Amino acid sequence: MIKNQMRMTHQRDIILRQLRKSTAHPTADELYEQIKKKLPRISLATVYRNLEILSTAGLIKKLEISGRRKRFDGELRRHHHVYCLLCHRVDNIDLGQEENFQFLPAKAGGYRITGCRIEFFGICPDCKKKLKETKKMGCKKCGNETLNDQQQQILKTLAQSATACGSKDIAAAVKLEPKQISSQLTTLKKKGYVASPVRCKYEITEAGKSAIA
Amino acid sequence: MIKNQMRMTHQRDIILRQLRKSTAHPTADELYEQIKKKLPRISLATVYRNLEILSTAGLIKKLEISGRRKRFDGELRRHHHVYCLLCHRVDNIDLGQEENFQFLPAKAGGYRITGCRIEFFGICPDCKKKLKETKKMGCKKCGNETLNDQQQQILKTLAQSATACGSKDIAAAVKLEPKQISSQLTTLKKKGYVASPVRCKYEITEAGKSAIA
DNA sequence: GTTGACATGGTAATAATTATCAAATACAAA
DNA sequence: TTTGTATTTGATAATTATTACCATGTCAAC
Repeated sequence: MIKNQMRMTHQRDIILRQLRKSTAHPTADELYEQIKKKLPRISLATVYRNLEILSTAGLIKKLEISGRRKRFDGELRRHHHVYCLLCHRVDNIDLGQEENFQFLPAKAGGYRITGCRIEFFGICPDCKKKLKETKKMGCKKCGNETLNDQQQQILKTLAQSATACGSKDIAAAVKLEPKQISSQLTTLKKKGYVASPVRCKYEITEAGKSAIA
Repeated sequence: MIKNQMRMTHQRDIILRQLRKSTAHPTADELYEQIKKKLPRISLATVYRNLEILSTAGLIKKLEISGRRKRFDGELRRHHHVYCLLCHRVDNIDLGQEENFQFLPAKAGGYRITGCRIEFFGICPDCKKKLKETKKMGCKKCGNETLNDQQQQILKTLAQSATACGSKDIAAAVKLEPKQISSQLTTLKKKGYVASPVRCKYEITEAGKSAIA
């Protein structure tokens, strides 16, 4: 809508193009990782700043989707989203015949309503597949002792490290959300497979080594 | 649903009761402020921890509402929300005849859908009123130079302070969101009414003093 | 009474985002 | 084309919201 007083710098242009290219609704950080390939010297702050400016200017949309991270969308036409409860990806969704249905509340409690968001959540195809595989693998008797993919990856990473690792170090090697890593580390610690010699630092135990042997 | 292995401690009980008492969908921090009046020694960590445990146990609901802060709800029956874009409050909303309408997408893109959330947004009654008052006050000619309520409050606070203040100091005196305070400080700085001698510290200028005189 | 699992308070750590500032850049006017 | 200046950038510090950690406390079962 309003493009006043906004210079179209090279960085800003690349960010806009990259966002329009896919329907993946990336976070600022994800977009930064993609754009670094083309502009290795770009700063994360520049990505954040421009996403804010572009959305204020109405050239992109800021999504207020489940989860604590902001996501952005290059598609301006009205549409809605599905959110995967397991891997946190966000996809577009087709509402079919309801698409043009103007949804309005009976009583708005005095609010001036300016918009409405319909958001579905569930489990995406990839995570469905992974769940199935996990079920296949786990035997019924020792199910609780079986390590999942993520846990095995983390243990293998720790096994290769000479010193105790922070969750950031592990995140660099294992492509997972930091939060998931922490949660898995806690589980592994309870099972006795990793130890935490210092706060927020983790290392593999002998039991852990034998678990991935 | 599952209350296994959860002790109903005094703190936990108070948190649950306090949450069930209102329909204000408080954040952990807001709830902490309320509960401190009854249990002055309670820790913020305890509030966070118990909200997590209570929602896992199914005794309360964690809301994934617009905004970066988690909100909690003591009402377990299915209902939807309105979110004020200006003051960020969240209220319940009545969907009327659509209440029992099971909303399902035509194509779920392979997702297994487990739920759907309908969220309205707009401007709450209080903010509508404030907007009206602001419009009344501002004269058309000098509109840009008029300071709004928030800005005046902030300037008065700074005028009373002997040293440069951080936004936290101001937040303690002026009951506003820290984000709004920073934003207003930036505006005030641009207008020359406040100066920033050190990063993140602000003090009133001579121009600022005359503006509130 | 002792034991052990769960809880608490206080605080450090973390993740995501925003603010700050010197240096670089875009762009309009000369 | 040059120049002046407001905007923008990259680097980094700060901030906010939340979670992790740990020593200490509580309570129920043996």
